[in-house]
Amino acid sequence: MAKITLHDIAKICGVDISTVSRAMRADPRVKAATRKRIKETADRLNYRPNLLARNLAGGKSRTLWVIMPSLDASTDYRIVRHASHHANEQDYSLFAALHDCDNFGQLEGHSEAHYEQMLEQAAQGLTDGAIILPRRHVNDVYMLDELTRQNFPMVFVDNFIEELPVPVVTTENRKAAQELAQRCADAGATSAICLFREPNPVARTRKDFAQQAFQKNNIPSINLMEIPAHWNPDHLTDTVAIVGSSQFYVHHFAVQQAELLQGRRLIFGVFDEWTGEPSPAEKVIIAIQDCEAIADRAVERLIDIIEDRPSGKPRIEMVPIKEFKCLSSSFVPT
Amino acid sequence: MAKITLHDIAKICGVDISTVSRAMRADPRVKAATRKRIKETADRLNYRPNLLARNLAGGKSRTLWVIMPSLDASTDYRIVRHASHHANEQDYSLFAALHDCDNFGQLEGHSEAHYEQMLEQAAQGLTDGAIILPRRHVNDVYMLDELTRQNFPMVFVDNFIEELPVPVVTTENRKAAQELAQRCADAGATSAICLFREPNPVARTRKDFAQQAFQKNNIPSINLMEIPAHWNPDHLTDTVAIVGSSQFYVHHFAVQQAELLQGRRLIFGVFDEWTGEPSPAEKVIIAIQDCEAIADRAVERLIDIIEDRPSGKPRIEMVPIKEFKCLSSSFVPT
DNA sequence: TTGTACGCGTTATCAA
DNA sequence: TTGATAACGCGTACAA
Repeated sequence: MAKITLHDIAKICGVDISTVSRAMRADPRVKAATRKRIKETADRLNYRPNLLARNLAGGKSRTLWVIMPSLDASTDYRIVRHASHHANEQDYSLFAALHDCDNFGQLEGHSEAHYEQMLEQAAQGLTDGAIILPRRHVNDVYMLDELTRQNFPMVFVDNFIEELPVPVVTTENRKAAQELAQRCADAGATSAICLFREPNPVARTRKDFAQQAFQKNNIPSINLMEIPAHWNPDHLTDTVAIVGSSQFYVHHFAVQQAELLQGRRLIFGVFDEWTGEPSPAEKVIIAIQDCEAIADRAVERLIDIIEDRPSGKPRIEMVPIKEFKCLSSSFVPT
Repeated sequence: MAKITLHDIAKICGVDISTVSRAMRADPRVKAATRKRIKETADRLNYRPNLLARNLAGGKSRTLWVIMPSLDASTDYRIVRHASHHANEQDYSLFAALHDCDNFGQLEGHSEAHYEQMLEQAAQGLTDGAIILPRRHVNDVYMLDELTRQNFPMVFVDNFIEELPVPVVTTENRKAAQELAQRCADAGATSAICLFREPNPVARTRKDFAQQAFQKNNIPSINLMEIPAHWNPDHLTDTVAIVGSSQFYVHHFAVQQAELLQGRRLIFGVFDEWTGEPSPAEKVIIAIQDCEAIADRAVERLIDIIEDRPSGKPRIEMVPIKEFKCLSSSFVPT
């Protein structure tokens, strides 16, 4: 049994195809009796409208994409999740397209092609617009400037690319980084290591403002990803703060430098989440971004562009941090 | 500047639209000179084929979906990631559609509708087939049996629904659970708590075979999610294994029961991943599922169905565990 | 090697 | 209230 079309139903009901089309979409100008008859046979035959055809005729797909490198950070997932909900509320469907092309700068040609193909497809009518989470370890200008030139509806989320005139929704990273550092200071840290080295504007902002806050508290801080050869451990005091953008970086660094850090009191400061016990830190301070708000704003902004509504908002929209959490161990050390 | 179509190019080059169509797809039966001329003007005008139209004409979209409740488990993400790659290699594009509708059985009507709508759309031509990760806390039969009746191409991954005649790709959970328990025993556990209570066939299998392995080692075990009121802690020995499907369950349980577990040696056994330090456990044993293989097989299976190729495989395809890892602390307790 | 003509399944604009 | 017809943009037999 092949696919049922409007044509089939029209033939069976002895009416024109256009009448069926109207009946299916509850157009008021079709007699109640005929509508009922049509709906019933449609039901009986298990008719499903062909969205490809509908979209082609209408010139729109009412579909949004989130194009992103990966989903291993919880923020990424939470953004997709809320964006999906919010899109649905406005009768759009949202899909996540992963290109897996941000492995710390080590691109395989394969993924790169994958990414390019996605952007191509986006511009070819499969979606009305896209939320873009740019790569964090590579500058995406060359990938994306063609789309911007075509005026393809896009919004950057979380991270962004300064060179492109595309709207951005992100966190108020200056205040967030300041407060994260301040809370580490308040918790007793007397020296600090920052791990903000990714080549993107968000990491740079966080680094600058975290270090500024540490400085205000007379806490010596350095920004690095690994200990340099000529490192002098005297810079570290007995209570050291380690702050970074994610648990991954901070935990990884701590494990690498276990020997150096052993015996000192540690305070970790991270963004978004900490899974498991705070160990080896005494406490972990977590700046939780407001992914719900970010996602909602991004979707609204994108739909405004698609539907050609002017939004009087600034190009870069900043969302305050949702909350700070402090995690201590539930277990007394034995 | 509106969208460029084949029509525009044809008019400019003074040829028929069908010639342009052929030239664009490198059809050999078009003179090199004309092809070059056409390609050049296409380039110059920044022509992009309209995929909606192409798909409608062809009756296929060469698009796959992964329909899933969420992405917070690392397996989910790894599956999407590899499935996406593997689909690309066969010239399909893959998208993740999240319905966020598996919150421990507490469904909001909102999400439920979201989910239903996705399945609708899948059946309406937007995709050629779907990889389904069924909900783990709710039986999905009523959602999915209509699609199966329509012979919509689907494959279940990881989890599945016994009642539906849909191909399944999952882990060899019997052996995996047995070995996980065995390794906990080898590590010195003398009593055990299992946390496999989700209403799905995978959790049930894991429970049965983990408990069986404990029993073989004369280790008393119980299966629960929370301590019952009349619980007798004497069942617990000084070294207790806690095994479950994810870090979330195991860590959550341990924190809840910190008082009870305090002072005992703990060994955790989980599937897929453990983030952060093993604390409060002495060691964590991790059964890592082979998501790459699972994803690849699922994609192949799905494409076989779509392209109507018979695959002589059993309905339920089981993939062995990738590896077992054992995690101990990098830090000496102070 | 190129052009003609029709189909894909819908929607929309007329006219009846 | 309904029907005829032309888009939507592309693919493809078939004819030239």
